[in-house]
Amino acid sequence: MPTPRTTAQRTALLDVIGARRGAFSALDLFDAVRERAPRLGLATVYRTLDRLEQDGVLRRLGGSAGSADRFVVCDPSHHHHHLICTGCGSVEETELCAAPPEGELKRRHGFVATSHQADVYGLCRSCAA
Amino acid sequence: MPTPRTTAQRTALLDVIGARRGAFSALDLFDAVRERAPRLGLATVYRTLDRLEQDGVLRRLGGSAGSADRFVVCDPSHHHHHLICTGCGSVEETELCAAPPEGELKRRHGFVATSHQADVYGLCRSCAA
DNA sequence: ATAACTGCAAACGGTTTGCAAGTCT
DNA sequence: AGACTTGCAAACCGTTTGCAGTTAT
Repeated sequence: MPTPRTTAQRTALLDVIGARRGAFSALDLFDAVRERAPRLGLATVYRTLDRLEQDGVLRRLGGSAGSADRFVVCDPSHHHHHLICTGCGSVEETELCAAPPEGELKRRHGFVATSHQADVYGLCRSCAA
Repeated sequence: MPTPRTTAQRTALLDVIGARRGAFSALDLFDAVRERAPRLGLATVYRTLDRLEQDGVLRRLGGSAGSADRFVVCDPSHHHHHLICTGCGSVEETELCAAPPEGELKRRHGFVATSHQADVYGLCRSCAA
């Protein structure tokens, strides 16, 4: 895994991603970055997103097949979950953990948990009004 | 929403689904049912799965785009979560639930939770050995 | 009779890939 | 120079849809 190179496309992508607050799809990103880099190809967006996901910078929120994957900027250094607003699609993080405790899972089910995905759906502050 | 009709295809599908223990994809189901109903179309499988999901009989475990959705037989009458084995693909249910208390979410994030989805990945009892 | 269901094939949307050309180091 | 990156277009995969024919009620 080589060190990423500093290309115009990569810079533009990182720039736009850094300015995002909520979740976005590859196409969202494509459209946004294209305004400043019209020749950007969609494939490059996907390749960059994959890489950022591997690096732990982004987290992929997989939806059902047929709908596009979405990504959120994600600090992997602390454990957190996502609050996904069904009204406006925004995503925020919370430190409150929504997963069954590992010890209890082991005891009652013999199940050794390695990771969990606990996303909470509902309405964010603005949409709740 | 009309009452479903009793057709040969539907019967065969329900039959195979009922005998399943773990999670399965539409294609898994298609292959299995085809052995007894060779003329079955894949579209019918999808249409039936959609319907069963709406009826709460199945739950769809969405993967990332590009990979197929999988389904599990699901009793919607009681709250539960899934323990998904990354070794053998089996899925079991647990009643253990540690969802963040709604009051806390409301207070700290202004977020009104309506539902949550907490799937835990890891190794089941047999695979852990 | 008629509303629902089916198979087929074609369309679809999102994502990935092969490749020749271009670019960072 | 040489490895990496890019754009483009075509391929890919799972899923959905239009439609004409069939079937349960």
